[in-house]
Amino acid sequence: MGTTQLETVPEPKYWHLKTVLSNALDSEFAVGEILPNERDLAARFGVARATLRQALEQLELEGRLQRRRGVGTTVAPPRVGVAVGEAPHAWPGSGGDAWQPVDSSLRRPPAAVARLLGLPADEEAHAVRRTRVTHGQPVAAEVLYVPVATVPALAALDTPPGPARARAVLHELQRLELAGQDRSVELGSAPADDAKQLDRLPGAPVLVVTTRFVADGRTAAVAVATYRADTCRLTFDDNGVELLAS
Amino acid sequence: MGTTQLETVPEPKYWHLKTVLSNALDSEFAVGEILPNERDLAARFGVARATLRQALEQLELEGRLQRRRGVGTTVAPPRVGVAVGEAPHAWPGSGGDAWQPVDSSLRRPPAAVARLLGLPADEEAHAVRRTRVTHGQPVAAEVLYVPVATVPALAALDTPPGPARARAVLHELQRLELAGQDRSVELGSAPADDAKQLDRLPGAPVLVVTTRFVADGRTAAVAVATYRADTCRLTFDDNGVELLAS
DNA sequence: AAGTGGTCTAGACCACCGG
DNA sequence: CGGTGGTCTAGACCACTTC
Repeated sequence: MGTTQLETVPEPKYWHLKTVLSNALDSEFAVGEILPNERDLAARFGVARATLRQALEQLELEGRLQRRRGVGTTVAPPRVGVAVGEAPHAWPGSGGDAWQPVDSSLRRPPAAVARLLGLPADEEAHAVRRTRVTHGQPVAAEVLYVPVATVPALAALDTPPGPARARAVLHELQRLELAGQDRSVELGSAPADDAKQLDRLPGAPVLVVTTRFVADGRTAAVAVATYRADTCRLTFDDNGVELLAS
Repeated sequence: MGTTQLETVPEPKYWHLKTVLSNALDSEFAVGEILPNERDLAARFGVARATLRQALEQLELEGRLQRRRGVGTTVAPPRVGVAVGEAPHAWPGSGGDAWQPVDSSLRRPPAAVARLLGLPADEEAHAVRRTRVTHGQPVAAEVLYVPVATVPALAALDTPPGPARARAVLHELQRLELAGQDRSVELGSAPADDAKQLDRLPGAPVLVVTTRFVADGRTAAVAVATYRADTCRLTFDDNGVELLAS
C-alpha cells in the first residue's frame, strides 16, 4: 500500500485543466462574466500560456466560453436551438422565416455543389447569399445555388446586385412545385466570406448544412448554410412531435 | 507601379499554409497516401512545427487528413454519409440497423438528459451503450437513457451486465407505441469513454446527436450519440425523397 | 497607450507504432 | 529500436478593442 495509484495513465495537462475550468465555470461563474486574462490564468495554474490556451480552445469548441480579441474571455450562454428541419415542403424564403437576403450574383458553384446539381463544372448558377439572425445575433450564413435552367424567367435579368435581386430569385423559386428535400450536416471551418458575416475569425468551426431541393424530378437548387458551431444547436423536429411542447 | 499590392491584410501563415496544402492534396496526392512527417513538412515550408500543425489540425477537422500517433499523416477518404433521420416512428434497435449493443447498467444520467426526461437529478435510469459501425469502421458511440418507469417489466432484472442485458432493454422498448421523436445536433468533444470506442484520442471533435423518443404523451427515452466529426457526414432524409436516388 | 486574445518560434520530452 | 504524432515550454510580436 502507500502508493494507491501509480500515475500509470498520466492525463495531459490541458485535459485536466479543462476539467478544472469546466467545474469552476459551473460553480463560480455567471453567464457573461469575464475570466481573468490568459497570462494570469496560465500563471495561476503554473502552466505555459499555450497549454492554457489549449484548454480554453476546447471549452470554446464546446460552447462554454466565448473569446474576443482585444476584449477578453467570457462565459457563454447555453447554445441556442435553431430549427433546421422546419417545413419539409417549403422553398427557402416562403414563410416568415428568420433568413435575410443579402445579395445575388451569377457564379460558378463549388465542385461538390455542381455535382449535386448535375451541372457541368464550369457552368454558372444564381448564387443567393442570405443571413440568419436569431436573438439579434448572426447564427448562419448561406449561399443558395439555383441553376439558370431552374428559373428561366430570370434569363434577361436586369435587377442590379443586392438584396432586391436576391428576393427576385427566391420569388421565382416559389412558382415551382417542391417535391421534397434532403439534408446533410458536417463539420467545417468558416471561409473568409462566411466568417465575416458570422462575426468570427476565418477558420472558426461551423456546422455545414447542405440542403438539396427537389422539384420536377430533379435537383432544382442546393443550399449550403454554415452555422456557428460554438453558439448553435441544430434542431430537427420530426412530424408532429412539436405539438407536445406543453 | 511595382508595388502592386501592399500587404495591407496579411493572412496568417497557417491559413495560407492550409490553402497550399489543400490544393496539393487535390492535385498531387491519392487517398490513403502518407504525407511527409511534420518536421520535414515544416522545414520545407520554412515555418515552425507548431505552425505547420495548426494547418494540419484544420485540414483534419475538415476531414481531409487523418493523423495517427506513431504512424503518420495520411490523405483521408471522402466523408461517409451516415443516415440519422431513418425511421421517424421506430424505436432504436427495431430494424436491422447498424447499431450493436455493447452493455447496459443503471446510472445517473447527465443533468441535461435528466431534464429532457423530466427526472429528478439524482434518479437512476437504464443506460444502454451501443456502437455504430459502417464500412468496418466505428463511426458513433451512443448511450440510450431509459427511465425505469418506462420499462416496468425490467424491475426485477437479473440479466448480468453485457450485450444481452442491453438487448433486453431494447426489446422491452418495442412494446411501447412510439408517438414520435425529435433530434438536435451540436458540436462537442469526445469524453474518454466514447473516444476509446471511436478509436480516437479524448477531446476529438464529435457531432453530438440527441434524440428524444416520445410515447404515451411523455419523453420515454433519450439517446445521446457521438459521431466522429472527422469522418462522418450526417444525412437526414425527409419523407419520400429517397425514391429519387436514381 | 494599455490590455486583450491571436500568431509564431525553436526548442524539448513523451506516448505510441512498427519492424 | 527508430520514427511518428502529441504535449509542453518560455519567450516574442501582431491585431484588435477600449479608454
